[in-house]
Amino acid sequence: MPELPEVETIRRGLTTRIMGQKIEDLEVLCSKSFIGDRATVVGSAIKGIRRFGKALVIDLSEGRSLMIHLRMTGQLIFDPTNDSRYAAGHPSENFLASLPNRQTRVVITLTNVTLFFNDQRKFGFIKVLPTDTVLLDPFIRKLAKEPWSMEPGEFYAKLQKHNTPIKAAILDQTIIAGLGNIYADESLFMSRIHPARPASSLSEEEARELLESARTVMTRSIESGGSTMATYVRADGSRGDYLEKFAQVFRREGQKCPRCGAMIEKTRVAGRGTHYCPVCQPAPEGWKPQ
DNA sequence: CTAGGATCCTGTCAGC
DNA sequence: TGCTGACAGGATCCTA
Repeated sequence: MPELPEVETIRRGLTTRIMGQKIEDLEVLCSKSFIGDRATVVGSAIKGIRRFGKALVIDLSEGRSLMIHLRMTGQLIFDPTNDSRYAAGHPSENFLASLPNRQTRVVITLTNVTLFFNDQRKFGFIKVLPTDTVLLDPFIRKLAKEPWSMEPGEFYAKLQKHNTPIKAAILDQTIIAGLGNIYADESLFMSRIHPARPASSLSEEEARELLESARTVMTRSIESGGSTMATYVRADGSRGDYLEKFAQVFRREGQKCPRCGAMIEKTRVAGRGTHYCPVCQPAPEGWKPQ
């Protein structure tokens, strides 16, 4: 579920808290959630934390790395008994009340803190990789540039090649990296583009605006510490607040469009729940809501 | 090669 | 209350 801003928020939180610490133990509670041999990383020290789109890579001593992808419902949470900020401010939802809990898949005991990998749906994973092969991992190898490093002309050229709905195109991590369902809807709303428009139908100007919108919504989100969902918490357990502060259409169906006052609608595009303003984002010819 | 749908899995919620 | 189906902030696999 976390998209680029959430993963970046976690990366920053982890960097200040676990750099240099040693993995004293690593317990796998769900075999599906951990790929590789745990014994090859126990005893290693944490040397760096990188992010590739929505994937996190923790580089260790002894030439190994842990690649983490949270997918829909993954979380990385600090042990509240060892982290003062967590104990002080975390919300009292059940899923945070006690750790480990039913959804805890991997427990990593570090020198000064315990890190829990929780994941309700088990789509996420932690994978051991030799550090020198991280860039060869299929997901990372195919990943496109992130919005800040992609040129508008390059983005436009890519969109020209696809007839899929623009929403499907920007969710495709090999076209542009980092957007998920929230930021896709928000970016399309900001640039007034209907999510069902064929990607190839966007003008060069529209592609430029969409790229700019993606940068804007995700930058804002990172600055506010990621977004809030029932299953998402920051690295220290506190909550992000993007949705309350900034989301204009996501999960706001039936409410007024903040730009024109029309009723925001929810439909299905590319198999995903999709929120948009039917007035600000005119539908393509012949399109009907599902 | 592209495009769309099914699929992995658990949990929640709306509707009967 | 109990059941059932839809759906969920992701990505891959399979099919046509």
